Amino acid sequence: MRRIIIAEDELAINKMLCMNLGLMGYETVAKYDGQQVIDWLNEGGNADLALVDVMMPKVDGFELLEPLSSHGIPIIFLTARGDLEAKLRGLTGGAEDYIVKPFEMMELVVRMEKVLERHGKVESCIVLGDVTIDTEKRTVIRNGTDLNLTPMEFDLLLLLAKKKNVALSRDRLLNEVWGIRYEGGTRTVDVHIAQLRKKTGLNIVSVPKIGYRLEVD
Amino acid sequence: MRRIIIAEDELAINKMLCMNLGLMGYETVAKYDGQQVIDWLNEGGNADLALVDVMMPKVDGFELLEPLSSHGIPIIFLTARGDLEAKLRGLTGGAEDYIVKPFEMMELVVRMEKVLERHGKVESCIVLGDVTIDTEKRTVIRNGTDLNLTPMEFDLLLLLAKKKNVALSRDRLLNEVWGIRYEGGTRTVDVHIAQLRKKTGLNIVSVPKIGYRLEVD
DNA sequence: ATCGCACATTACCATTGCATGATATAATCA
DNA sequence: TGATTATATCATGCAATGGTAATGTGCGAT
Repeated sequence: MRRIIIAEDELAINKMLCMNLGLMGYETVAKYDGQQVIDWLNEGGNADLALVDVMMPKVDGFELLEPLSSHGIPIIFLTARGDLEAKLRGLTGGAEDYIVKPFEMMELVVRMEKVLERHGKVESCIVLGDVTIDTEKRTVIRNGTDLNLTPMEFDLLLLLAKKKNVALSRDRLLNEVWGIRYEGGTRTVDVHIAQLRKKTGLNIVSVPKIGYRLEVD
Repeated sequence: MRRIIIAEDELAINKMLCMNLGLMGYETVAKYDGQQVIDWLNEGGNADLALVDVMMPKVDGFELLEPLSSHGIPIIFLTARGDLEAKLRGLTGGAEDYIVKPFEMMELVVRMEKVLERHGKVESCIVLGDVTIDTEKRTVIRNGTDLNLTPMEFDLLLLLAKKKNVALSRDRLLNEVWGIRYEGGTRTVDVHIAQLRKKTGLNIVSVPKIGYRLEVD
């Protein structure tokens, strides 16, 4: 889950942002002036992205450019309509983007996703105890060594991991991993599950008459 | 000097853009509808950035997303005020940015510079261990000597390098480097990968059933 | 025309992945 | 408990896959 810090002094807008982003699966941290952001950074606060109002009491948005950037947190500025100077100063100063108030929520989200993507903050690893699945590299690591899963094994594990602690029927597994309607017996799944158990040591529990479930935590 | 292609059917705006950008040291190519852009691409036209009006006769701006992207040309859309749908569709479809008409020239330039910077059209070296890729000179150096990669080898390595440590499928490679559809029977990619391995000594790992991954660090 | 180069395609081989069959073990229920 | 079914494990052969060398093709320069 991505954490977003919101620096905005207008209570209504701040609340609105928190609520909407919360609903969309982001974790939000609300701050109401620049000083609060600085303090929060000094206390070890961290985030994947900052939404920063330019006009704020005490410490304004521009003064957050440097501290946020040095913590590796990309910034999207919220500016008033027509404030060209603010846009220019923000963009040349290192902000990733800006958006003009009032803005559409959907547009903000699209821009946020773009920025997060650029900064490689999109989650590409699934961690299951001492086993880590890297979905980008398509590798599975345990104790620092590559488990060398075969393509089927990898896809199968990935599906189980995405739906961890949920029982998945053999048919479902066959459909999603093997793709099309698969005529062969469902025993094929069993064999691959056995391989996964041996290679990963994960607790893949069999659910009688149904299929399998990857048990974690 | 960076070349900008301008796709805009309103003659006045097109001229204004060409003139202003020309004064600021960009080389400009003016086109007045989407079809002209397609033709120009097919004739081998190239640019560092495209400014594209969404609303154009014959072929509209959205239809230029794919052809321009596959040529590695980033896009900034010019949209009418308040056309949210256009903004969203453009951004999610791969455009780098958009700007709302009427816009300030200075703001446009700042955004253009950001996009150019992101795309490494300014700074131009990618370092992978003892191998250095110079994207401007289109050369690859190891131990001070030029490896003399062929154009295709260079493009392939560049893509792998931009997405290092990410598994790239064969069809993706074919699409982005060759610009063609994967027909399933071709092993062209494999041959070029073999050449790259031999010439560069880089750790290009094969990801079974998927494609390849350039492993670095 | 000839040569050289970039690139595509093909063929061959070693290797690996995987479906299947046989058999063993565990679970379930009369 | 024994009968029956479901699951686990092992073993095997075929097919798919990727590496690589050889061959074919188009093109521009000499």
